[in-house]
Amino acid sequence: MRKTRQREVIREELTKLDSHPSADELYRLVRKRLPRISLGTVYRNLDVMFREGMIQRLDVGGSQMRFDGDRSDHQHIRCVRCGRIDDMEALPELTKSERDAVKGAGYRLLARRIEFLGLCPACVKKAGRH
Amino acid sequence: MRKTRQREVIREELTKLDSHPSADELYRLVRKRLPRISLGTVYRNLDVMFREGMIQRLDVGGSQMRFDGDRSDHQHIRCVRCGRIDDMEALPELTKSERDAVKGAGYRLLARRIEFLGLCPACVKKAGRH
DNA sequence: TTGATAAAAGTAACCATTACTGATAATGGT
DNA sequence: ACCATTATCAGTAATGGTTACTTTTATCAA
Ligand SMILES: [Mn+2]
Ligand SMILES: [Mn+2]
Ligand SMILES: [Zn+2]
Ligand SMILES: [Zn+2]
Repeated sequence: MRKTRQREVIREELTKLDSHPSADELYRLVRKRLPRISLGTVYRNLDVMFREGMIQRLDVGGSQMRFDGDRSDHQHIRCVRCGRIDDMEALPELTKSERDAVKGAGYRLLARRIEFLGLCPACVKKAGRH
Repeated sequence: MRKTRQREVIREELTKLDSHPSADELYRLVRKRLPRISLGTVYRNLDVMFREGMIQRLDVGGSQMRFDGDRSDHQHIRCVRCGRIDDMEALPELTKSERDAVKGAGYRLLARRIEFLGLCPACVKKAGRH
């Protein structure tokens, strides 16, 4: 994997963020520094960095992928009103009933995806005063 | 909401299945009984039935929506190898650490999506003998 | 320095889904 | 039963995120 300016800037901008941008959001940011970069380059590099384990690709609800420069194992909570995604540190344990259900289905469990859904602080405030 | 033959057959075929078909999979099945039905009709009716709470629409990983005639609240386990989706009865409880993390993020929790990932029995067998 | 080639920009294609456009048919009132 | 209303239909075009292709550029080991 060669070292290119484009990939460098894409990664810098992603890890700088604590939000979880989509490819086009990141594209808009990166273009401020590299105005001639193409959207395809952003997609290609996000893909290759994901495959190399350098970043996370989040397949949350909706049509767009989200990307996360934080490689640690953590969960996310998504605001159903504005789409914002925040980190959550809870590390849920596999309960006995879950293990039994997996075994009952005859599956070999590999992972468990948990996504919390709710209203972010800003949207709670807006919803509060009807 | 009018009663149409198309909607009737779509619902019948969906509830008949214990799998979790995508729109086009269902389209192929329905076409055996209604050869002139269009894919758009399948999409439209799945959407309207979902909005009316008659069926479930599953936004699992991947690009396609899945549909579920079983309206009960239950979880799913997806085979990462062949894409098969099965039901799971486990009803996971919200742990204290999860509640704390939600509160820490300032969110009002509305729901929690859990998806189990693994290898289905058939794929376990195949993977077992390399 | 240079040759091989990974990766770039630009553009077209892909694919699930949604929207649009007349035609058809379900339904409620006469 | 007939009709008027209009939800729904079949067929087709458009949408939007993503991927693939083609030609050019630039990285880097030799
Ligand atoms: Mn994160
Ligand atoms: Mn199910
Ligand atoms: Zn919000
Ligand atoms: Zn499988």
